Amino acid sequence: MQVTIKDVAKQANVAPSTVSRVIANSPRISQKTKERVKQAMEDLGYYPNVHARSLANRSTQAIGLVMPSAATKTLQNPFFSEVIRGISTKAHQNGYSLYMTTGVTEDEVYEGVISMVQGRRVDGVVVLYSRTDDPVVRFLQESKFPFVVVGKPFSDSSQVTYVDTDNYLAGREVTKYLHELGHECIAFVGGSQDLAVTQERVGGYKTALMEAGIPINEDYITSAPFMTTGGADAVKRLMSLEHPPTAIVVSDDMMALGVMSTLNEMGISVPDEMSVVSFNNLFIAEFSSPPLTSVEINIFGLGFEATNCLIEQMNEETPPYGKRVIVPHYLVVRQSCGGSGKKAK
Amino acid sequence: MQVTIKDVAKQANVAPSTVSRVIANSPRISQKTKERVKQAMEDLGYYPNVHARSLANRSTQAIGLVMPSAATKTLQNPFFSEVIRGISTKAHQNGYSLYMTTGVTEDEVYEGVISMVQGRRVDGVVVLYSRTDDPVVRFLQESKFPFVVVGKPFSDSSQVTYVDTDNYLAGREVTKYLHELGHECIAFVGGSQDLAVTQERVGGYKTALMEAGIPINEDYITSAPFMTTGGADAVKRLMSLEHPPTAIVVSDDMMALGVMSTLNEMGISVPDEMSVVSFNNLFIAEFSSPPLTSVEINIFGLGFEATNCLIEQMNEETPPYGKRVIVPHYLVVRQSCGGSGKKAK
DNA sequence: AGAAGTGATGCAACCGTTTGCACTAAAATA
DNA sequence: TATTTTAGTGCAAACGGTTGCATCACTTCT
Repeated sequence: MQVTIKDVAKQANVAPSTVSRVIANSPRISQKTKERVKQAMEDLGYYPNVHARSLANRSTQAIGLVMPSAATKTLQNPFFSEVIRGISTKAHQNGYSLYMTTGVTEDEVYEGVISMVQGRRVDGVVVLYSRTDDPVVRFLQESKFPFVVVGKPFSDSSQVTYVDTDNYLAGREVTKYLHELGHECIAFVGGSQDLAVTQERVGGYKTALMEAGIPINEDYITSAPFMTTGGADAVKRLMSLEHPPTAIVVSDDMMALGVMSTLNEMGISVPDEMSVVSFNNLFIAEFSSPPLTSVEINIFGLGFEATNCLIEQMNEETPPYGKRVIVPHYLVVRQSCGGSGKKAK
Repeated sequence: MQVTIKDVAKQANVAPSTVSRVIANSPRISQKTKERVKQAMEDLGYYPNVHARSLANRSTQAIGLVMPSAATKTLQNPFFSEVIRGISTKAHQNGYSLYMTTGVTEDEVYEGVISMVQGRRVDGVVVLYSRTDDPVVRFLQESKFPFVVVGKPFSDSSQVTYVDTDNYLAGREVTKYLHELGHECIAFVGGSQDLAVTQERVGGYKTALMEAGIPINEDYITSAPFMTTGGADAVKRLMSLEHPPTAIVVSDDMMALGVMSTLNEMGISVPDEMSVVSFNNLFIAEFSSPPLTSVEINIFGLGFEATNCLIEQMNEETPPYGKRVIVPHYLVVRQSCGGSGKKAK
């Protein structure tokens, strides 16, 4: 059977409570005893039973991760590996470990979160997506459980702690960048409309156009769930317009790959005949042909900061306040954007 | 405070033990009582405390995931999202949840696994990489803890349960495929040498060459840790040979992207001047330019099957036996392989 | 010398479940 | 009718820790 605290106590000739205090490094135990107990732990290969500890403590040293439902193939986006890497780095630094529930449907995910929270399996939760009026977020809020959202939560964002990129600004900047290269006919290809990120980026895009005095052409704005067609439909539709665009802002690198692949099929050369700029700067951006100009949003940092906020929140007994962290971004210029689009005018 | 089993018991006018038996759906409780207790649970919003349960039970309903250390950027490979999706699907189906430890260094990972296992935090472990003489695997083996490896564990593979692709066969098949297209000068670009998968694939590659009566040219066989240069070095070296190859077998789609990008920079056209075939068939394979011919290895299935084996193993009290599951693969032909390399002869 | 203070440790209750066993009342048997 | 079964519940002891409080052996002060 397992080595328990009692075995250690016996071995070191002390009471179990003393061993417990040694583990907690209580100042009330003399140095000598500490040494002796530690030696005993070593000798017996003792590891504390986490469940017993959590039970007595009312604290698990674990953070829950809520992923989007596995049904949407969103999960395949390397974005997630990278946020998780950020989360796990910070978590590990502070002695927390990670706990995941997943589910195929949204209901399953929701149930998973509930039993994770109510079952006291975790001390706090990181929500890895942000959707309009999400039941998970609502539940967490109502039960006053510590949680942080990566990305901007839609409803009541003032009450929710979240870390995000300034997607509005980023959208505006890339559009401005294209305009400065000489483009006037700039299209936007985004992901699912009910994701906050899409709406923000498209918002920035529109603002930049307005600032440049370019009228907004709704035909230029498309959105499609990725992974089904990879944006192929969007591209085909854009190119069949009377005045096809000369540049495209794509909401995600993965999607940009699909877009470029479709353009390639159609015999349209990037960057000569079409400029493409996108977001996230996944490592594939560097290795695509041509390498993608993309906005580095520091996904790792997003996860890291989120966890940081969460840990802060868990350690305060004040009710969760709506903190907001914006992680800086910058444009990484590669070779997917062409000089001037003027000729297309 | 939390709603406990005692509260439910009081509400339903029964003893806590009865409630517990209702949860476990014991046949010893009358239908009437069950109804009443269930109603009480509902009314109070009761969720069992997982830690108390695990403590009494000696079973957590959780599976541990061991990832490669975060230091190696391996994690960024979408491979992992996909295995995890497979694992979590199967796990969820059987009421298990997932638990992750990670660490930056290998030692941290090792420590994480130990405290996960010794601390009884999980019932079993899935190891998501396979390396020569890995301390984690050795530890799990020695402590007779249920575990499964995704990929072929190196040492003592007869004693270890694992699920894998037949990488040897796959390597042989793709090489044969290239040869049948007319290529004679076929190079191999692999990942880190101490990964089993690299060795197997290169083994198959060599066999196929021998079968075709083509002498093995060691200059054609290169390996480089990905992510540093993305295989750029390897390509440059190959192309500077006296007789550069006309086709390349690349050990991974990610790397193939890097290879193609470098070729593109060098002005070498794929598939016209160089054929590229790779493994894993990640979804980016479809969206690269040109779309990659790649071996579909069913990564999801790998994770799913691994979890299946693990759950089997956990439910038997027989000591873990070395079961071996091979998940079938097949070649997905796209547009990265050119007709005949004969002209290069 | 006796009182008060101090530092180190032990005792025992508690955290929320599970489960072997004892118990009761009703049904079946002799 | 007395006795054995049987079905349905409850009691209480684990599971392996934590922690408030009591205890005890010394110092230190008056």
